[in-house]
Formats: sequence, structure tokens, C-alpha cells
Amino acid sequence: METEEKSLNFIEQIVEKDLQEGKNDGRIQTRFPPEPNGYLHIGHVKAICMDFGIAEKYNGVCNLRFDDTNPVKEDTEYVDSIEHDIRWLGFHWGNIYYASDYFEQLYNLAIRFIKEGKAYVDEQTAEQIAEQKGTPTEPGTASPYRDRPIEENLRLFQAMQNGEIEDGRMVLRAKIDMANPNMHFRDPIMYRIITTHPHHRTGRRWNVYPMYDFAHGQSDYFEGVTHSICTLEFVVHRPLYDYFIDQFAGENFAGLSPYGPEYRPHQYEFNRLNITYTVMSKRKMLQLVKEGLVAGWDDPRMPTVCGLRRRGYTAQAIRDFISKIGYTKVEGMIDLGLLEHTVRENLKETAPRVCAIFDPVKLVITNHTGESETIVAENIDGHPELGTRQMTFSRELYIERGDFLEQADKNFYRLSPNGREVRLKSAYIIQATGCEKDADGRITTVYATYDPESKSGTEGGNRKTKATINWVDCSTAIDVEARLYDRLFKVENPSAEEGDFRELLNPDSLKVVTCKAESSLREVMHKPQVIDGIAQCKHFQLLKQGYFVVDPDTTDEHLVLNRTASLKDNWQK
RNA sequence: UGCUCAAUGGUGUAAUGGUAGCACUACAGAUUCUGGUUCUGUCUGUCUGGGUUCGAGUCCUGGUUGAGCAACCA
Repeated sequence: METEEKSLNFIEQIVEKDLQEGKNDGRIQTRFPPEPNGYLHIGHVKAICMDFGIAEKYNGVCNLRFDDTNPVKEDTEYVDSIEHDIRWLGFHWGNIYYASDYFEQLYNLAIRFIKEGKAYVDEQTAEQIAEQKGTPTEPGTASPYRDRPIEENLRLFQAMQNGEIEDGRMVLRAKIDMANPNMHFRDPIMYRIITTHPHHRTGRRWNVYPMYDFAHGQSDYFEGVTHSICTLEFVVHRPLYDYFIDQFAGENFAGLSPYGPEYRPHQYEFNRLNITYTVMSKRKMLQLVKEGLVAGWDDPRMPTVCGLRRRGYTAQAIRDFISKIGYTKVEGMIDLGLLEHTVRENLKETAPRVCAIFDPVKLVITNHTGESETIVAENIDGHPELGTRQMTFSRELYIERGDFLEQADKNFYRLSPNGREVRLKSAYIIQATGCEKDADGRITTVYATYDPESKSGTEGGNRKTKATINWVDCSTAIDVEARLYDRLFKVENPSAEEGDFRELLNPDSLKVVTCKAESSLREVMHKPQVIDGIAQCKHFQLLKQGYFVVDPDTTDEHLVLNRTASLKDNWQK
């Protein structure tokens, strides 16, 4: 297979240049560093595809590292789901690391900073510290504790770790520059005291925890990361990332990494993913879940990996989508339509076609004997290698109410008592002869005659009809619950809107209907196949309706399908 | 009124000083046992002023617009 010619994104260009220049001995190492405080969403997938993709493409390694420096928010529940989602997406990490693996090294490093006069213990309140920070346009002012003697800093920091100091009473701050135009250089906090929550891995071992800025770059360095790739909001952190590493890397303290004095990790930033009609903020997602506005993290309307999976998105479709949108430094907004297009493109190759009637009306074939017949239909037309299924054909069928019009105009070429021939999918050609209505004028039964010589696949069935309609046999049809999903929000960019984002939710984002489906669907009403610990989703196309996936709520008696995406509809009424 | 980053059709993304291309969307037509798919075609773009150059989307410079930055979050 020829691979499609694709230009390199700007990160790949940097990597190739580094490789050519022999940086880091030609070693490529990345990491995916989630905080285990929530479920992965499609924005994370963009980062995952970058981090794992670079390593794969350039014979490097990508490690999974949990950035677990804040026990208040983190939990093993999230660790497990993150690992599962990454495997489901089809990526493989080298090692699993935790920032908490480095708490000892980080603590010693902090002590080194104190001894070198580069850090001090501040006893002010959070409010005081914030106030002294200044604003982007005004320089900050120094803390009264900034010039505390080294010995005192040392003693207090140890007291913090020993549990002798109350939470919030003291922090360890880097002594850098209170007037720096980059706010992150105004004596950033390195350590804070957290005793209220045990850490999900280290338990009560630590009473002080490093902040992101004092943990992330160092962790990269300890592991030997060469390209530390993250999103654009960390651009302003990069000088601090470099500053902290500068303090100990190189000749003097090379022992902290397994690599030589030349080794340096570098941070690069790309644009994060935004998609129309959704939110990508973990905070907002958590709120939707907590307040029951969606059914959970895996609600099929959520942009989480588990939500998309339950919605019927395949890992391949999600990865294709990410590959289509690319990586730049421009913050934009991706059309939700592109995601839907990608999943249709993916599913159309493999999803077996099945008939289901959503708004059924009875069709009686008046010249049919009533003796039922088994029809064999291909799962995907023109692809016999993808299997066949059996349908029952008989005198009484359900068809879609919208497929019959008593008085049709010239644009309507489905069933109408106007002499026009219409094909029943995979079966016979029929002509409508009339209909029956109830007192309200609502059609209750459509009558038609069929041509017994016109069966699909036979010579008599070769003649053209303008329309083909779907049907299921009344006596063997099964009831199926179909959950029809639509965009979660009714506005394109909920985050740009003033006020409460919850008021922007689309009230029609979920409709539940019962439809009549052909009996072959009964086969999927059992537990899904599990491969490598990952349950396999079963995808279908309900003809003319869209792509659907079997929902885990399905039982032996009750089949539930989620609509992944509708089919495109170019027929405007 | 600080620092940082960015600006190419409606959207996303290429072009790395040499013909502005691709995908999605939209619209037309052809094909079709899904009004789906497929195929073909059409519309629409380099934020702006100046400069360098034989030649600028690309380099320099001024402006404009947008985004990020003032958590004991990551």
C-alpha cells in the first residue's frame, strides 16, 4: 500500500531537524501526562495522537506519566479509565510513570534550592500572595519573608513536611523576580501543604506536594524526555520550565537523569482542540455529570472517549479525525460536521446494513398468498464476502409512513397510488393501489400489489425503479429502542456565551423511540465479544436512518441502539 | 496600558523566496436496489500600510484584530 503524501506538521519538522542535528544522540522520547482527575476527552486524544504518534513515527518511545501532584482531586478510578481509553485507541506506551514516583527527588531538589538561596518559605495567606503578585501591567512587591535566612527556610520546610504546619499556613516559593513581565516568574509557589486528602499512591507519606511547574519539567528530565509536547496555554510556562531545569541540569547534576550533560528536554506547544456545539472543559463536563444533566461520563453526547465510544465512534474514526484537523499554533474551532463525516466514512466500509422502520404504517400486499418466504440479503450491497442475513417476506409488512403519499408531487418518487413502481429493498417491486384511514384522516393501512417475478437478484427483478423503500415483516419484526442523539448544545460556541452554560444545552439532544426492526438483529442481543480486555462495539447502518451501535443497556429481551450519526439527507421537503 | 503567541476561502489545513493546493461545508450535474455511497464540476482565500527582492502568503518594519498569562489547579 502506498501511503498518502502528507506534509509534516510543525512539531514533526522540529523533530526531524533535531534528528538531523543529532540532538540528544538521536533519541526521541515523549510522554503523555494526564492528571488522573477526570475522564479523557477528544481534546486529550489530539495530544495522545501527537505524543504517541511522534514516538511511533521516529522510532522513539512514549511513556504514560500521571501528573498526580494534587491529591485533593485525583483518584485511581481515573487512572484505570485513562489506561483503558488509551489502549482502546490503539496506542502503546513504553512505561507507566507517576509524578509521585519523583516526590523524594523533587523534595531533595527543593532543599537544594533552599540551600542555594533560590527558595524561601512564605507565611502569608493566599490572598496576600496574590495581591503582592501585581498585575500583568504592574510589577509585584516582595514578600516580607523573602529574605529569611537559609537555615530558617530549611527548618520550616522540613516542619511543613513533618506535619507540624497547618494546611495553607506556609508555602515554599522560588526566589526569582517579583517584577518580571512574565507573571510566572514572580516567585512562583513550589510546594504547598496538603494533609486533608491522602494521595492515591503515596498515602500519608507526604504532607507537602510540588506544584505543576516544579514537577513537570523535572519529571521530564528525570525520565529523559526529549520533546515535551503540550498545548498553547503552557507557552508562558516554558521560560519557567527552562529556568528550573537550568538550575540543576548539565555538568553539575547530570546524575539526576540517565543521560549525559548535553541532554535537555524541550517544551513545544500546539493548539488545543475546540469543536462546535460542545464544551471541552473538564470542569464543565464534571458539572454536567454531577448535576445529572447527562447520564454520566460515558453519556453518548459527551465528548469524552468513553462517551464517543458508547455513541458508536470507532477508535479509527477518532484517529482519522485528529489526523484531518492537524496541529498548528492557531486557535480555532472545528466544525462538528467534520467529526461526523469521518465516522460515516469509517463505518460505511464495515457496518452491516439492516432495516428498521421508525414510524411504521402497515402495508398489505393484496395479491400475496400469505405464505411467508425467506429472503437472503447481503450485509453490504456488492460485498458478498461480508456475509448475508435472512429476512422474512410476507403479505403484511411495515413501511415508513413517510414513504407513502396519497397525493404525490413530481419530486416525490416513493410509494403513491399513481401507477409508479417502487422496489421493496432486496425483495419485490410493488405498486400502491390505495390506503385506509381512521376517523382523523390518518392513514392506517396502505394497499399494494406486487410482481412475484420481480424478486431482487432474478432476471425479472432487473428493471429500474426510481425509488427503493425499506420494510420489515409484521409477524417477525422485533421492537428496538433507538436513542437518537443530537448536538449537546444549541449554540456553536458555548464557551463564548455569557451567563450559565447549562442554559445553552440543546433540549432535543436525546430522543428515544421504539422502532420495528428486522428479526436478524436479534442475534446481537447478548454480551459483546471481549478482545484484550476491551469490549467490542457492534455497529450497524439502519438503512436510510443512520449508523447505530448496540448500547450496553441491551438485555436478552430488550435491544437498545444508539444513533452514532445520521445519514446525509439531500432530500429537502 | 505589560509580556507572550497567532493571523491563508464559511471551517480546518498545505505551500519552508518561484503556478495559492487539499479536506470538510454549500451549490449544480452524472451514477445508484439506501434521496445514502461514488464520480464530475462550481463558488469562495493570503488582515493592513510600507520596505527588501527579478520575484513575498513566506523575509524586515509599523499598525489592526484575536487568544493566553495575575490558582496554595494541571
